[in-house]
Amino acid sequence: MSQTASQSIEPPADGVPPHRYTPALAQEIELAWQDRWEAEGTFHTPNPVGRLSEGFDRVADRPKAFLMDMFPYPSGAGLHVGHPLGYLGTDVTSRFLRMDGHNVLHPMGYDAFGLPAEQFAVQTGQHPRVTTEANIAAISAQLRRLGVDHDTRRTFATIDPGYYKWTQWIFRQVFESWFDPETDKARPITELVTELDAGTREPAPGTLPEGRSWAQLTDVERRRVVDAHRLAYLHEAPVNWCPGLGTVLSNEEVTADGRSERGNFPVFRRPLTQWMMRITSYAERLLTDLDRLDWSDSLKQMQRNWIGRSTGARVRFAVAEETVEVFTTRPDTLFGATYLVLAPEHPLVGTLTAGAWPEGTDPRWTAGAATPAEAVAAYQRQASRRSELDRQAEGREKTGVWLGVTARNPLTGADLPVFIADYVLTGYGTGAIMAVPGEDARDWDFASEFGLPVVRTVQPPADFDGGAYTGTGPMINSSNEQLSLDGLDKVAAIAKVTEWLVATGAGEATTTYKLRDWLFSRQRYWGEPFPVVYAVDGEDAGLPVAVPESMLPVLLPEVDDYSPKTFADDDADSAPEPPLSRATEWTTVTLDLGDGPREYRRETNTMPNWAGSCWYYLRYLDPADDERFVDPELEAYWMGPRGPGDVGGVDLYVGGVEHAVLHLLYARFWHKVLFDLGHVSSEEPFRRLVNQGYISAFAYTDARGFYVPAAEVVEKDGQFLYQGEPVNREYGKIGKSLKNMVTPDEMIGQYGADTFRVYEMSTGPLDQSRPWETKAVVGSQRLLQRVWRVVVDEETGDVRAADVAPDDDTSRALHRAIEAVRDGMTTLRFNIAIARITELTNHLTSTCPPGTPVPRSVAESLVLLVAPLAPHLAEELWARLGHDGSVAWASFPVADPQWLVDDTVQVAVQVNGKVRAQVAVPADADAAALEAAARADEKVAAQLAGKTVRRVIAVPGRLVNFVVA
RNA sequence: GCCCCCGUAGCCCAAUCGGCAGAGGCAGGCCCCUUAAAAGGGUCCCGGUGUCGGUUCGAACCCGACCGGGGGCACCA
Repeated sequence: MSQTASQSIEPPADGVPPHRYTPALAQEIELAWQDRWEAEGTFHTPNPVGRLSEGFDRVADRPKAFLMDMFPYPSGAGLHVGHPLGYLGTDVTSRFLRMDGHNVLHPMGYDAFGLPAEQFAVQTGQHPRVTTEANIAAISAQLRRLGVDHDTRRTFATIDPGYYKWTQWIFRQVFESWFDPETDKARPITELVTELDAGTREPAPGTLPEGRSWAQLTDVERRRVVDAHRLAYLHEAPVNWCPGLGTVLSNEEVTADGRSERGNFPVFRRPLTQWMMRITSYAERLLTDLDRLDWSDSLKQMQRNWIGRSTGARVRFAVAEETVEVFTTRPDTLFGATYLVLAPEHPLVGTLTAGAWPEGTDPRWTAGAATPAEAVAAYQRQASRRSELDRQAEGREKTGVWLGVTARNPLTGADLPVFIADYVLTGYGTGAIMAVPGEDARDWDFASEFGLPVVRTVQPPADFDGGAYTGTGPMINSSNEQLSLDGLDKVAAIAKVTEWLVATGAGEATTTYKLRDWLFSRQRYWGEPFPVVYAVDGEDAGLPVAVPESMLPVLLPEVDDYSPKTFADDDADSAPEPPLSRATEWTTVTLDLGDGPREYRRETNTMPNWAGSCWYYLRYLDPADDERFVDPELEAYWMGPRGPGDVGGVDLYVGGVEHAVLHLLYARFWHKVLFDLGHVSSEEPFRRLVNQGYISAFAYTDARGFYVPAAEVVEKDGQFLYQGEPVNREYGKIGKSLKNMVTPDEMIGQYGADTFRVYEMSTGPLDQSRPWETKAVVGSQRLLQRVWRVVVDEETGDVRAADVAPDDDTSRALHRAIEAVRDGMTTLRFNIAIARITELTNHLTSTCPPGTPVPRSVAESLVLLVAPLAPHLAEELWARLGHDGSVAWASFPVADPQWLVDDTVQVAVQVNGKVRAQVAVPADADAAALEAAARADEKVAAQLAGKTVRRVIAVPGRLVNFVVA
């Protein structure tokens, strides 16, 4: 039965036709259809198997399409008009693909662990779950009012124990794995133990106690060796400690100026034992697989930069009894290396430091200290206490101290003083460099400061004005009895010196990455607890043990105080203290993990909020599955590769570019681990990714520089006035602080959701940023009114569609619109789709004036074309046209090619590139026919008279160009 | 400093393979409807594609340099 929604509505104001599509009618229609969609489960997507498989036979022969938005963090601030842009983009695509014969999965969820809810809880004493759930309800209502087609049965939040149970389960998988460099993939840790026991594999370098073999180790010692191989491991290292937030942060969460991405507090380097994830093992795969993804170039570039692959060589220098290994991208400049620099935290610093300064040591090298040890200790202390911010503020002036020892340059035999300096970073390369001041600007600065020699090994151009020369040129000063690089270019010199390094055992070619392992511990309450305990007593005390799968989830305990201990922003000496450590009855637990009941201490850190977003796309496939994190059959159906070599993954993922090196890198990493372990069939989580643009808005300041309410500013003769006074216009983010907030609720109240949707989609391609302009929304309202008027008589309310054949012009207009709308939908350029719909509507408005019938086939096609964009209006019109089912499941029109070509076309005739005439020719006219038709035109003939035609270019269907002398 | 993206009408944006610069919307002018206003309908207006040079029969599109805007990275050896 057809249901229509307009019966109960108030009559419109005087003079307005009684059946006009007014905002009030739009509201009525929208609310009615939203209720009906929910009641009928219109957007329930059937799975091929399992709990959600009812109705699958209806879609079994359809190709699948899995579309997603980056799920929102349910903040209390609510949505402004910028937020829905991406959600609407996936919604329009989802509705289009469903109508075009796909089985479409378009779910939504909530990323609900995280700082703001916890900070709010600290202020109010209310449990973060309470505020978070209230915010989720509010956003969910806003989304429903927009008319999006989410399958709400699949909605969940990352704070649901039924979800974070599996987040913990995945952590276990990562913990119980190691990365096998030979196969370049993750494998179960049990296989490592088997190979070590069998002697078929050696432990990774640096993991064995000095001078011992695996066979000689005790069980506890072996545990430590194995733990050092895990993909999730405890590690003591300098970390980003943020006293203002009371937690440590990952590198990705620290901004370039050394502050926290959230809250903008200073961050300090501080050694701490923390959970790390070995993402660096995947650096190469994360890099090369970018080429297999349908992502924007800029986003791929950002990930490439972050991974930061560089190729070069490792070179070993003898220093006293020790060997210092450096990394360099310029091994060709080895003849120019005049000193070495280690990072202040380099492990060999203590061993290498000499007992006393030699006679006559340059005072600049000692920092005024009596002994090298004192100088080193003071410098290390200073380096560790300085925040990244301080380092920037000091203008990168080079500082450092000499260790009192020298290394030997393997090529020149020269003695190279060995320094520590904070311009060399621990954790990148080997944490040590050979300094070549002639060809490196930083080394040049340091050498100038410390009076160190400079040897140029690349010939600078004649007009070079000094300093480090980093350009190209022939090698100079680079030969001895063993090796000559002189005259070679950079590439040849690198090849030759690398060969020599390998031959003499002094080094080898290598690759390094800027990417660091992922710091995975947070000292917060509102996050997933680690499924990890530590034995309290016994030889294995303090070693981590994963909580068995059967004991998951490890529930977040209730506590009285949610706050982490925070400190003064600049208190570099403070140390983190997790809130869970105060939940004493929770932290200590007696468990039987196979060797009888023992007392254990729980891990009291929590996971970063990226954990929940690392795999949520998989959980949409069945969020209620209590047996496994995802059913492999569902994963294969929705995510699996389409063929050999295909990476698989979500078919369209839309979200903000701000996650380029956070969420998007972490999720790829986890997905690859799950792939290696055989839990998923897809190699990548997100096949196609689009960053939606941002919506900004104008803001206005008065003479004092204060923001005034943007909504009350009027434009007059190019001037902007607020209460009669001129104001200054700026362009910026939408928000309360700029007093330019506009909410979707206001726009929906004023125009209806369909108008709001069409407006947002009409202002540009999805990935383009654009300004918000409230006064322009009326254009979309007018379009929908005209669409309505084409189908419904405004005076009588009768449907105007009649079974008459459209004329040829109308058929051409229709089929061209269909073709263009399909193209716009596929390429996410909804602005073009809307423009073509507008053209078709305008055509129908003028050819079928009020009171005349509209060809039914055309009216129905128009309704189908607008259905993805303005779904409520389309449902209403579809029903009034006599259809029972939802238009969401009707077939999207297909253009008939016969109407896409004209019988005759107008082609331009150019003479020497200037258009001189238009001639009409049959559409299929070939070049010769075109030329003949052009020559037959009088204007052309006049232009050509008395001239020599040297060349004729005729492009069928386009133009003819005569090139004359 | 290095890398990436983008400059078309007052504004937002189109333009298939290099082929007549203009689809759509906003704003503005005029007309119709209307007692009037609003709403609605119709119609018109405005730029030669940031600048300079090159390739080409032909350039918004390709190449080079520059200018302007946005973004990413940055003591990464």
